[in-house]
Amino acid sequence: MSFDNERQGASTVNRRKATMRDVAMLAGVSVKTVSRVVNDEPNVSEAVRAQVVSAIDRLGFEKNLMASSVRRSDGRTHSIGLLVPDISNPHWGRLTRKITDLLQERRYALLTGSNDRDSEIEEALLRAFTARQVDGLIIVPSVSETTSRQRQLIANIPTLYIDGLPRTGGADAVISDNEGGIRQAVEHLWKIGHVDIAYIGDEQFMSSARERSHGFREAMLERGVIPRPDRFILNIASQQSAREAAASLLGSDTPPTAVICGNNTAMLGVLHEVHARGEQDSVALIGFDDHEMASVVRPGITVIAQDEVALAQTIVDCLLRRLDESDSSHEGEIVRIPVSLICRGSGEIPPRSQAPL
Amino acid sequence: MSFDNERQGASTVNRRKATMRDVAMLAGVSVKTVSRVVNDEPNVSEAVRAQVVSAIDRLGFEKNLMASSVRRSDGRTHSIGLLVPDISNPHWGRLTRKITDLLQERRYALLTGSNDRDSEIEEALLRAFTARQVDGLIIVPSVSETTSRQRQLIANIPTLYIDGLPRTGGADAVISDNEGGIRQAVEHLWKIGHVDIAYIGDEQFMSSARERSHGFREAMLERGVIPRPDRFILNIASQQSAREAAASLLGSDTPPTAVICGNNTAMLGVLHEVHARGEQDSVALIGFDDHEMASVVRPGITVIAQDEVALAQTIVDCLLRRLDESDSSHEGEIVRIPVSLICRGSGEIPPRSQAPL
DNA sequence: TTGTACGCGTTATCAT
DNA sequence: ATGATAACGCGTACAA
Repeated sequence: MSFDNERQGASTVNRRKATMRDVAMLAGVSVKTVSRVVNDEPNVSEAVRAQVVSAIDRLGFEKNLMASSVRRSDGRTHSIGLLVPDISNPHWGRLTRKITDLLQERRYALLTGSNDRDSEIEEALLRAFTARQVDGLIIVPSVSETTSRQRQLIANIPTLYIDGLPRTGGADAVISDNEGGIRQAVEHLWKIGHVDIAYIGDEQFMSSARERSHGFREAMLERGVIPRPDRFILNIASQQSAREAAASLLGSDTPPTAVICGNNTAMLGVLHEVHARGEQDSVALIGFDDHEMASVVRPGITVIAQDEVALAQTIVDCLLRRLDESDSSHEGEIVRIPVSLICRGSGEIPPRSQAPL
Repeated sequence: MSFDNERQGASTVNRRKATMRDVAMLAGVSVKTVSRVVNDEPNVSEAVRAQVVSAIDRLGFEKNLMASSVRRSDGRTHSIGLLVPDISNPHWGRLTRKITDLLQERRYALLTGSNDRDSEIEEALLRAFTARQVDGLIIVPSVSETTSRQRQLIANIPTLYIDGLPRTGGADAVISDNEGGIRQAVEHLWKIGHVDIAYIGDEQFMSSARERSHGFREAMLERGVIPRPDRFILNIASQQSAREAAASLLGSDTPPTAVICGNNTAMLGVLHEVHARGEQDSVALIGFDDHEMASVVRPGITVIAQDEVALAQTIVDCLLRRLDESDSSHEGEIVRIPVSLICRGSGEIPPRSQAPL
């Protein structure tokens, strides 16, 4: 016959996590006292505190934040949900990195997801976040909140919108100066003689894309140019379609002398086509969002760069400030972060001398 | 005078989240029955189920996964922690994206963090994950588990190592065929006549970096070449230092005819220097890890590409399989994922014809 | 098939 | 300053 209970628990295996009760027993105090020490509450004598701290160390105790959340009156988990279009896009990757780091300093953990501009994926992710009781949300509103369902999901959660305007009133938003950036780009090209400038922009359901295309249109109109439809290409969502748009532009009898791209994906598509045609030194190009390789290619790529450090800092500040507020009678605040033009060559190519008719 | 209590609660604001109790009351059943419906347990009549589902819908009820975790015998939260060196590095960004998507399909949420190869940050992140009761961990072991403290932290959590060998026995790992990849690169260059090949590799405390540099050394030795120290540059951790190493290589009297880079950061640094010197068509270059712009620059960059789709799929499969196992008497399993050489031009540049002395 | 009683690890309340 | 007790929202065990 064999022993019904094999020797277990003798080694370090199978040792369940220590709880406040374990700590309390070892330290010879009540659970509440342990709780006080763990949460840095007052009214604990130094002697007892030391005793408890020692027990915590010996047992390797760690507070179960989930149990804490269940009991707390505010239900806080010290977790934040971050929802971006695509974390593998360099811009969102860098921003995510900076936001995580800043939140980590304040002991917040980050739940992340990419919605891929798909409403169903987005709803599933929001559901995953809310079911885990996140304290706050950072959302890029692409297709979000089109349904009342989604609005209801996050109704009671402090939400900060980034890169786009909230559809709901009363919410905060941190957004780059999209219109100003494109205006800078147009002005930059205009100064060196470009008149026939094309714009390739993203899907217009995103407010950031609308602001950028609007900036282009306005800047051109102010200079007396009414952008022709074939110079104002919108709703380009992939690198491939951007490349096709560029091919059509550059392959025409009267190609534009400069192209402005509304995001980094479009820029890559256009760049690909420009280099394939060997026209990298004859057509001016300005992209939106910086890129690791922007200074490696020849010529270097001139871009309108978002200030990712300022964005991340502002995003975290705004969200945490909102979390600290008890009242929700707060007016939605929209913070604009300036962008900057980084000149590397591709945007400084002069227009081809136009032979008079 | 104004009303002390403004109208509130009349609209959707201020309505706390519905609990199972609320659902139970509305449906006229017990809490346990609601629990059964929510968790798809058997033994609920269709009529009652429909009644409960309707109540859930009306109240917008969502299960509190944290409370669930506290009560469950296995403590599961359906959350996974992912720890990579730097999520803003394109390789890790893409891998994170794919892992998130696959886990999301199985209703798992992902907590993410970048350790930046810093042991303290890593410990803080592990602490953040374990305090939130993650069911499993996916870790890139750079400096991890150097302390017994860290080992203890994750002692009872199913952990899958990626990109590097676990220091602990019994753990699973999913790793690219690093050595084979570099061997392929050497063979590729050798075939077109390169003999003087340099290697620029990452910090050697990472097993993946060691495997790559080992692959280079062995492949060269097998071909009768003992790599000179100035052709075998290791512990390059930044783009800048990679560029400096390249400058030193290419600026010498007898520059190598080909360079292999051990990761994409080093590749960017080398590429920068090569293009700045205008030698992009005279020195062969092969990178490790693919890059968005690898096909945009001229010549296109030949790379040893990791199979990120297979990696992500295998990682998720392995981890979930391990989570499903009740016993922990499992031998550590190491899965190798093949890599592939993608030829785009830079790796197909022949050696400069060497003038005989 | 359905419900009751209890407990998870923690915090809130009120006592001492 | 410290502790006893209840409660959070839910799952488990078992009774009905």
